[in-house]
Amino acid sequence: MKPSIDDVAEAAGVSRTTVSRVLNNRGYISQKTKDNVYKAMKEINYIPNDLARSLFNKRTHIIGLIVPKTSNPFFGELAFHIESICASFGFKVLLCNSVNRMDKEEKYLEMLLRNQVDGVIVVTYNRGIMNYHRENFPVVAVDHYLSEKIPVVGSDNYDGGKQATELLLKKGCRHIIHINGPIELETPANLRRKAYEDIMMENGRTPITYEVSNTFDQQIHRELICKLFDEQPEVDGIFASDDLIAASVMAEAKKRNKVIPSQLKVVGYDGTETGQILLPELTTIQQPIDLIAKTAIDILLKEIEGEFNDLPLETCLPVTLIEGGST
Amino acid sequence: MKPSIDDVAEAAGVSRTTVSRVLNNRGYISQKTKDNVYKAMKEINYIPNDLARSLFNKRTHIIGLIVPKTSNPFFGELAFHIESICASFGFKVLLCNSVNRMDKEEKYLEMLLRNQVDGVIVVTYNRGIMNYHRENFPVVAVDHYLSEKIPVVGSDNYDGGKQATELLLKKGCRHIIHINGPIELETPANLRRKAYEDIMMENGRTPITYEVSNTFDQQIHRELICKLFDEQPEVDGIFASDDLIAASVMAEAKKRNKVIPSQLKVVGYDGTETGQILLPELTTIQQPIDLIAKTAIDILLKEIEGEFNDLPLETCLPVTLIEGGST
DNA sequence: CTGAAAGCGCTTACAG
DNA sequence: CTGAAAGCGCTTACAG
Repeated sequence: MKPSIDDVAEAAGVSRTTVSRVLNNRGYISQKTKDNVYKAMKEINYIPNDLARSLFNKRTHIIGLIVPKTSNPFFGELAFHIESICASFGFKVLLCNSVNRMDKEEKYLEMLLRNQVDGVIVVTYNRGIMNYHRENFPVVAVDHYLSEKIPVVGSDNYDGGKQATELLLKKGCRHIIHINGPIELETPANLRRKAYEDIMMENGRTPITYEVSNTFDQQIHRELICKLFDEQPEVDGIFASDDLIAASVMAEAKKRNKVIPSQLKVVGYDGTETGQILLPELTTIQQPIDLIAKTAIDILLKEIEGEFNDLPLETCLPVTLIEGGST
Repeated sequence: MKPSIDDVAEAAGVSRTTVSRVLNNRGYISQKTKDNVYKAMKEINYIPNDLARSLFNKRTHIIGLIVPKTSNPFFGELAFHIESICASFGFKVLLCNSVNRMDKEEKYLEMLLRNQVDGVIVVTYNRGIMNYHRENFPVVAVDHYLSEKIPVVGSDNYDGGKQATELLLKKGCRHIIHINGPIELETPANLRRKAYEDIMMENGRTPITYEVSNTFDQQIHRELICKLFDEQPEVDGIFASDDLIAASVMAEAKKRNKVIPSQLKVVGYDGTETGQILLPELTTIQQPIDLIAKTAIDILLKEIEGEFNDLPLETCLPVTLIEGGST
């Protein structure tokens, strides 16, 4: 059996209350007792049971993180930063990959509540998750509106879409097409599309957006891209709403012998570390993933401290245009 | 306050024992009582506290996962599969990013033990982690030897290295250089290097390996690659031990106006989904990440069930050569 | 078929 | 400065 606090108490010849005190460094204890207790803990190889502590304290110092999937470089990087920052605050992370499926999101959320997490950071596309939302349960959403009361942290999608579109225009593109996710999802990413449409109109062009599903099915993405090329023979600029799609666009363009950037210019979105290494030639709008993580955690920690007023309901972090050879 | 089992009992007019029974579906209970209890749970919006259950059961159904960082596509994908498969077995995952730092690995491991995880899957480069290892505590290592008793799951690194080297030879490369991690780390990945060296020798060539640190510092990788090109002007084939390094090699080659594949052929390693999408032209050795995850979990679950004998101490899963335009 | 009691491993008033 | 007692929210023998 694992040694318990009583075993330590016995070994040190004190009461379990005293052991608990030195463990938590609370109250007055003589140095001698302290030393004895520490020695006993070492000797019997004692490791405190955080389950029991949490049960009493009603604080687990665990947060739940729901992302679509960490294999996607954006979410993988976000998960990395969120976990790292949490660790620096003494918080732990229960990881959940929802694959954008609402049924999974709901199950995960219930699981997290059963495990008494102190809060949840959620990157999800489905509002259904709100069924479980309780008044004053700490939740922060990344890049997606969940409800009126849940703070959202994201980057300046409108500015990103604007910069991307303006760059393509500036570079002389005449037929610029946009690829984005389903518009029904109420995500700030819709602002990328909005910006694209606004800028196009301002410049007397007709905006055309192709919608890809959010199923992570590469085959479907490829088919959509083929359709785009087939239907839009004059296309000379594409602004894709993420780098993976942009990469697929570039691959398909190569197949069709369209030379990048002379015949076709491509701009992606996200600018992850991995994207920068694997596809440095792609021009992209970089999101400040570390800042998004930091901000989301700051807000979540405030909620956990019970501060539900004065929360910034929407935080918009700056994006950076990174020009590569694809434009 | 959150409703407890006693609140349910009161609402349903039964004892807390009975509520517990319907919750766990154990023992005989009349259908009528069951219905009453379920109704009461719905009414007061009851969510069982898994902390309390775990405290009693001495089982949390949580496993710890220590990876270097999920922002790396290989580990991000591994984390995704591990978490997904765990979820299908009713297990949850506490995520830890060690950034390959031994001090963090140790802290994380202690944290996991305090949280009473049922087991740990660890992808780490440091044997120090074994300081905390207790007899019969469930641990599985991925791709790295931790101790004689800890099962390791990985892919066939020797075969991967062999296939990569043989391909470059077959394609006519005369000066093939290998890039790998520090040899001190006792990882099965050393076998990639061993295979490269063996095949080179068999073919009367002199193997030359450049070692990169495992610090995730891109700048250091770039510098090493520059050094390689400077020192090895005749190089016409490079086998890199992961796809990110291979990508950096290709980028540097481009800068130096070395045409791929005619003047330089490059083979990477890992073959992640993300790599396939962002850099499909890279020839690579693909690891079966989903299978690695599945196998590691199978073994871990056996350990959790107390089966520590007859464990496969080393599992070697098959790799696949994926030929792209870089060779 | 159902309930009262003890206990999982902790912490914190309350006394002394 | 230290300890006995109660309790966090559950589950499981043990009785009936």
